[in-house]
Amino acid sequence: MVTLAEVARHAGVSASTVSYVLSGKRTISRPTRERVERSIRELGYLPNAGARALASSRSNVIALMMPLRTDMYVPVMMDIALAVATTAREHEQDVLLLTGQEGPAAVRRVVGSGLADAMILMDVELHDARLPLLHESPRPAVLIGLPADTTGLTCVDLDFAATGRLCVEHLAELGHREVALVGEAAAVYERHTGFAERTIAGVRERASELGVRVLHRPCEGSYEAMAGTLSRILQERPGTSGFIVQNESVLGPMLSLLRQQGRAVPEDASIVAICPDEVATQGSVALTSVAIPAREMGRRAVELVMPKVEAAGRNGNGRPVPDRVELLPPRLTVRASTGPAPAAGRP
Amino acid sequence: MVTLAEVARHAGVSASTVSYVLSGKRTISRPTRERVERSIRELGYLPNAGARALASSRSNVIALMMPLRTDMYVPVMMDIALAVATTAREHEQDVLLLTGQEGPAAVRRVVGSGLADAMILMDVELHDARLPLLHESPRPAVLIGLPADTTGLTCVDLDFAATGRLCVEHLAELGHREVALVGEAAAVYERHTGFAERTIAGVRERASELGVRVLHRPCEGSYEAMAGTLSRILQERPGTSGFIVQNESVLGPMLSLLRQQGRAVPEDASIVAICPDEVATQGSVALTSVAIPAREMGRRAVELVMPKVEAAGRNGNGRPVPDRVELLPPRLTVRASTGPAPAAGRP
DNA sequence: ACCGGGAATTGAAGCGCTTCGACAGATGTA
DNA sequence: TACATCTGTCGAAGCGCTTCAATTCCCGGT
Repeated sequence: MVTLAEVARHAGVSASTVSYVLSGKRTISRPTRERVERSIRELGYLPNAGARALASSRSNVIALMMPLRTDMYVPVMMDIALAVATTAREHEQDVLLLTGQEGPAAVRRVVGSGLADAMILMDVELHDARLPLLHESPRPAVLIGLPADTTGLTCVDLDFAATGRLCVEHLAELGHREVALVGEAAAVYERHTGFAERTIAGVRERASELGVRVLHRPCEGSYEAMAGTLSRILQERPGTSGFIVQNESVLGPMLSLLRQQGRAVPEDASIVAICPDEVATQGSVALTSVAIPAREMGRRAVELVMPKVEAAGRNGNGRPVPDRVELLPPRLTVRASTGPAPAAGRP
Repeated sequence: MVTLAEVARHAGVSASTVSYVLSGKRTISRPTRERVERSIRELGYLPNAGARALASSRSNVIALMMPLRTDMYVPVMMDIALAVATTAREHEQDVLLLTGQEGPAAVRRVVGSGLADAMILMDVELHDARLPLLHESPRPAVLIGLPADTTGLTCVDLDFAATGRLCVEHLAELGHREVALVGEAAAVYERHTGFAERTIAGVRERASELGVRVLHRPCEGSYEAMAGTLSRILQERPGTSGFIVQNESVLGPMLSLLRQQGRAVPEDASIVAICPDEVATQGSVALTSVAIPAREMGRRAVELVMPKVEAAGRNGNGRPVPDRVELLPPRLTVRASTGPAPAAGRP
């Protein structure tokens, strides 16, 4: 492997000069800079990551902690991860992939060893076990998702409460008075994952303001589960004409089931999905939906964490970047799955 | 941050002794070892990754290069990635996430900078642009997927040719004489992704041996695309009674469509899917399928690469670990979507 | 002709760890 | 008793880079 010293010799300058050419932290005269750059190119020099990390106490790596479980939103997780990786590269950072498996220990390990300069955590629970460590940690972190208490934390997420409200509003405007929220798998609620609970809260809040009745039912991601959930909903509330579906994997089954039962979409039943746009448009009916801005979330997470890394990097003398919670506003796209409530459903 | 030297002082030994306790590369007497371990615990010492990498020229990081595109098998990719991460941790390694975005340059960068000790590449094309670099590279690599020429490469993949054969065999045994292969999106074939082409080859080969007629049609991942593909297949070959489906995202639409057209599964049409088991079991009909062993692939990739890393690490004096191509044998699980061919389809 | 000051460059001191050779002391061998 | 062997520990060199303080050089001002 070519080293800095070899480049310096080849270019006829000192090692520090090469270093400054690379980092741009000091002015280097044009001719010298060009000579050094030429040597770098000719020798195919690449700086050694370990040495750089040791000398500068910056690894230029961001750790991304993903959930190991795959009971929800797999494509969303994937999109977030890829967006994080892509955006990180735009900031000359690499991404270290951690799984939830190791839990808080992973945070400690990565932070303590200087393997990464910062962390991005996904799948945050309301009372996440990793939070105490983050508070003590000297390294910046950004959460994708919202815990119960966000003081001292920087977070990005879709505004799921607003999302819930928006869905209800849309249905209410169309005249629906009885709405069912088909939620995530029960396990998701049992873990107290914030987004699921915030969605319910938003739905309930706006519904009560608008005089809409709401029934919330969790639902596993299979055809049978959906069949059961649907029949139970309709049994309990036969007048239900609007559905808000948060578990993307039952959208297909749901459409099949409604069709089988002779309920036309949107004539007899309207559906608003909370899912990525690709999912909304690839079924037999293009679904009215609130998009989950996965890429945006991944991107913002990196963009929020970078200034903190840089502030911490200047031997801590850059004053700290303030924490903030960034809730992305939901956007509802009307497609073919929502329409006026059937006459029977009206007063 | 606590350093090795501080641990040494605290334990009343030299730095090298602490280092040897940590690595186990020299014998340390029991009392000394315990004293050091205690100091490590009490001080909460974590070795600095950069310093370690610099001194040992081992980063204990494996780079995983994922495709950026998401036009196929997203959950499979995700499972592979998570399995890689999990298995890597069992070997005390971390995983660096790279996207296909940067292409071959990423390989160069990571390998050249010593950021990672080894690479695992996913989504390998038949004539992958990254291969030449791998051949020159001093660092070991494992491919998940098969390029056209595997000399000097270590690869893991499902044996898709055997998978194709197995699907045909199963349908042929049930008496089906006309079979359609519903393939991946056209773009996948245009990229010359090995697995898709190998599946076709396997299907064709066994079909011709068994006197089964095969029609292969690519299919995008949407309901409309599936509708079009299905009607074209049935128009061209009205006698088609068996379907092999490789694009997992059209399985739902396909079942809906067949039902709509009054074709019962499996009475009128049999379906063999090539997809993860979770997908096969969560639709309205449990599908006979060949599983894509995503986790296994991720796990094996790590297990194949580790010995190479270790051999390379012993300052290259461990003799090189031989390359090998590991094709995982397909397993077909019979579920509810395949049955005897309808009478009309028989001689 | 002299000096102050900025611009460009360099030397040297680490960053925290691994590892090699050396060494003291205990143990075995003749 | 003298010598070779092991075992357990240590000192010091060095991995490749960053960065600070110091140095050189050149310029304009007086």
